[in-house]
Amino acid sequence: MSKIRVRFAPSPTGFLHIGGVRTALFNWLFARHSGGSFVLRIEDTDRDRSTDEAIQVILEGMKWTGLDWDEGPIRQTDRLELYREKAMDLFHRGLAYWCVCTSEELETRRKDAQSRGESIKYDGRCRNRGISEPTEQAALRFIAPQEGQTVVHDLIKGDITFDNSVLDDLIILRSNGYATYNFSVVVDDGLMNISHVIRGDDHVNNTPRQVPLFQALGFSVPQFAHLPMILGSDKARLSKRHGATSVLAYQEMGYLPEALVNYLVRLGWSHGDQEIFSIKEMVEHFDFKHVQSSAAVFNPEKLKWVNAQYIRNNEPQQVAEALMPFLKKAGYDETAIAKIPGGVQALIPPLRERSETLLDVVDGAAPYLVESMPMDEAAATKHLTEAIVPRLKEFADAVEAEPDFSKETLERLLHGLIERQGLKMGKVAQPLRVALTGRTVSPGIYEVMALLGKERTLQRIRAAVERAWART
RNA sequence: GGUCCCAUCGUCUAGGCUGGUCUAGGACGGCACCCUCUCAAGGUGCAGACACGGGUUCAAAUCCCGUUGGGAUCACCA
Repeated sequence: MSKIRVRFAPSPTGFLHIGGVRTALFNWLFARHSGGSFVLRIEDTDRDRSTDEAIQVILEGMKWTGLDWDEGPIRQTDRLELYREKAMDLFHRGLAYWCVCTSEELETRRKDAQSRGESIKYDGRCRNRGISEPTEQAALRFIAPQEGQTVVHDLIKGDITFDNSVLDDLIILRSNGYATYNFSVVVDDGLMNISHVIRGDDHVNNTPRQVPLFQALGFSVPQFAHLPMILGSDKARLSKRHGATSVLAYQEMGYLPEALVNYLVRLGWSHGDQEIFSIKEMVEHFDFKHVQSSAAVFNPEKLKWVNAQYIRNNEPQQVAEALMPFLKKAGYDETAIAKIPGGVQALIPPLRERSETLLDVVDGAAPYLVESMPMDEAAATKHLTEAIVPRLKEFADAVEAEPDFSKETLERLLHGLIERQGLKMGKVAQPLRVALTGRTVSPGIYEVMALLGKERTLQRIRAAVERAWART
């Protein structure tokens, strides 16, 4: 049994798509599971649409998601000469021929055939012309078998049988001398000894066209595994219309790479009822037997839930590290962060229970990172009433007089106040919350005070008291 | 239109290969209740699916055929 080698072969014509990441992930998982190699190949033979920038974005996306490759990135544009040689080799062996039909002619013939309700495949008119040295623009076509059947053994879908009569004599070298996709893929997969071609099932119909090419070129035919598509909520192929589809967009929205990967692995693959997988577990359990053969709808709500699981369960330090760039981006510098007793890490435990993304954490952290926070006017009017404000002042005085600022002490002081005044906890905690954070929603009131520190806690209560009195 | 693929709760899925243990399990989302200083988190519970029709069989979500529905693909794009 030869070594397992797989590849991910994106074309750099845009950003790295969610669907692409899932394909890359399954390749990566299979390679890691079986101790094989994962090759990254950039299919940039479409020189009009491929950009270096897009290549960088792909590499960045791969790095962010943690899908590391063993070989590459290999660019097809570095191998153009190779494809040409292989194509000419086929020609010299009589397995390919020059075709001088222009694309315009082909186009009109296709239309005619279609309007007559006939097959729109190439009619093969240049097949027997025996052009050995084309004097005009010519493309090289591969002589596809027309008899019998081609059976593709797919690890996910089982055997798929195609009648060879549907096969086209496909162009392997364009008239501009460059190889086409279907040809360069086969040459590369063959030369790179790819043992398993794992790709989206939009390639199923390409497979019977490629198999004879592998054979003609003298390569052994790899095994195939065609992954089901990822759909949008309307069951149409996932696209921009369905919201973000670029991986890096998810990074920006505050998703953790391990969460995205976890969500994606469950889109089309399962291991019993398990939902949350560490990378190690995924690698250990991954197999094609449990890959779904039907398409899956991308569900942003569940992705959020998975992300929340990781935010809540990762080490606080780890979450804090991931959070830092977001805080910087939101405009908080070291001095702002230094205001919090305990630093960034202290923010994580109280805030993460109420956050699904890192952006939520940043938002929740706002009141503790600034000198004076914006006040929700409606909340102030409702909660900072004349009746309660003296109680807040009383509480502040008590806190100030106490040298200790621990939760236990604060709890004792607040409960003392409540009992003396015959109040309910909610009657005091909510105004306190508004005074301290400017909002009606926050972590527990003692956690808020801990994040603020004694100094700012007193300051804010006093400011709120002043404000309320000034208003009357 | 040709060819190919697919079909379990709204969504992701378990089960299907090796029919009975499935009056179909889990998760997201929804709803209700509990907990509670707000919001969450957490806990408990509820609603919710084998596309349809034929077979095969003592027995079918599971096997076979057909229908319907969805998707992919038919380029000198990848």
